[in-house]
Amino acid sequence: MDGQSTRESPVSVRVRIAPSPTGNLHIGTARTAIYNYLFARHHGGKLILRIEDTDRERSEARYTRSILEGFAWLGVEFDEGPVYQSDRQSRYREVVEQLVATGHAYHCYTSEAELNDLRDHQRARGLAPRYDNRHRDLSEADRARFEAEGRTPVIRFKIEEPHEVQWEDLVRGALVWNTSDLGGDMVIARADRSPLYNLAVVIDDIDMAISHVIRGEDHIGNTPKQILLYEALGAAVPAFGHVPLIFSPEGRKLSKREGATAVVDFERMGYLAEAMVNYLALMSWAPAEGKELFSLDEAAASFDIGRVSHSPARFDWDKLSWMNGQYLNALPIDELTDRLLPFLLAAGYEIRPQDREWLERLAALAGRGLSRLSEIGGVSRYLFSREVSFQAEALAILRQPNVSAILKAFKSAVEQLDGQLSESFEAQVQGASLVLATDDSGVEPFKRLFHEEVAPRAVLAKEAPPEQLQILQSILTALHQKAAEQLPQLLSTAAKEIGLKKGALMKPLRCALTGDVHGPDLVESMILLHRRDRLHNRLEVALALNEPV
RNA sequence: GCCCCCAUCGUCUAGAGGCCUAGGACACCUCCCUUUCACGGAGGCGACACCGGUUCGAAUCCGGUUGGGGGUACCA
Repeated sequence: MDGQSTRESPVSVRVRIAPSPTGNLHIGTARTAIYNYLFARHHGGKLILRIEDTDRERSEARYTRSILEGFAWLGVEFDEGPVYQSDRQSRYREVVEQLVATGHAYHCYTSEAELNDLRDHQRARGLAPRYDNRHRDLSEADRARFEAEGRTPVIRFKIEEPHEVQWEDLVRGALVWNTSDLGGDMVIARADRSPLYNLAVVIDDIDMAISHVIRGEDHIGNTPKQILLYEALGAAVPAFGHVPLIFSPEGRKLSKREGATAVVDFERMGYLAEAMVNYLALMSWAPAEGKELFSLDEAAASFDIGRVSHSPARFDWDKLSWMNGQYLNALPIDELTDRLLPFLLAAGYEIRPQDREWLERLAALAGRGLSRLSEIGGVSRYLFSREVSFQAEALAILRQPNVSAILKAFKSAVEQLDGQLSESFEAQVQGASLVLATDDSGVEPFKRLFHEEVAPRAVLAKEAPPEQLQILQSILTALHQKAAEQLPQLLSTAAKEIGLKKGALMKPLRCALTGDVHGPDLVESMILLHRRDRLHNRLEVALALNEPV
């Protein structure tokens, strides 16, 4: 309960996160890392990354990379490391020899078959499976005999029992473990002298001067074994804190079967790192102030490991999405645009460098109110696609008899506007004596520039003086602005012409222009569509739909 | 089987004996805002697993039951 107050010691805080590279960075590992990070920052200590790659069968370099990238994306920074266990083999061997020399460990020749046999018998009698320490006090003669048989020994660490091991857990309070429940003398090194997990961890934590071991609840049972090892090695025992696990929405252990469990999966799905770390931290911990939305820095200021929950939290997609939406909406437009860009590209949309301003408008229009970045592809499809795909509901509306007049009125208003813009463009080009390129495509410069959004440079002749580019650009900007101002007016103009209220035009126009009855703001959508020359064509298509068959 | 951990609305949690008629957030429902959707705003629904102690008084302390989870390796 009072883990924080009783544990404040003058030693400098050094914590670590020690993933094994047998898969992509798991969100459970990420969450533990976040708590370590917050703890370190709160106490002005250091966070160290250690890669536990002693299991050579399952460890892969690409996973190490993925873990590093995952942490970098989340914003969990390390002060030291990564330290690789695979680089420390000789050190482990040295300690194994030391443990044998000091009588804390011994050679065990028991074969796998003998062990299985032993455990089968124990299980049959309803006993806990355990090693019976049969080779703890082997005579030289016995050893020689086993060696002659060709047996290669593992190293076992002596566990005295009965005896109570206790520690004040940083999150759970006082915990006691009887050594009789530890399964007998434990193997600390394989026949080839490579260390097993519990030994390697302890040696590393001692050598790295780790002061607080904060890890998942699944390690509670390892703690007494490790404390015994610390004592045998004459090292100071660090403080331990066991944080709860993350469960799937169904309340089971979060496994790969549940779908997304790796940090990269969430990145691909369009969650923001800020939202991810916030949500992960909040799953089993809440600041005393009760605040729910916070950055890692803010959390570090008030983090208290004693306030970490004792029970596992279920992963809640709804809450994550809500939180992601909160962060998404708080993003400045240019940053939102940057983050949306990869997802727009992933959706297969053509994006050119000169589209930046248009994209920022798109981000402001359709990027707000999303809960995931990846949704942008779907909600903005109508702005990119050449053809609109009509929803049944939209189709039904477009087939109503009165919409023809609406579409026609709006179409002619747009045509009028285009005429004005074009004229204005011609006049300004002449006025500024711009030297335009000879038109090989047959498309007039205004249209290429305004509707096709080609780079202004492409419209100017090669021999045009360089300052003309700027002039052309400012002409273009002014035209864009004028169009953006005029388009909303067009709605009223068209409405007046056919004697309807402006609101009555909205739904049919939305259906014609977007193919859907719902969607982002229609007026702004019109501006974006107009720039890409999608207005005319869509109105014509919709009109054709309205014709009686 | 054995050992250990855990237990407040559907979910995440606040709560460290009277402040609790149990607070907040997500989700859900209603209404408002609005050309639609979303956002936003205002409400609503909704929990102390059970049983027994301790106490003047228990969501809070103790014991048991039940339920969930973890561990039980020459994996980490």
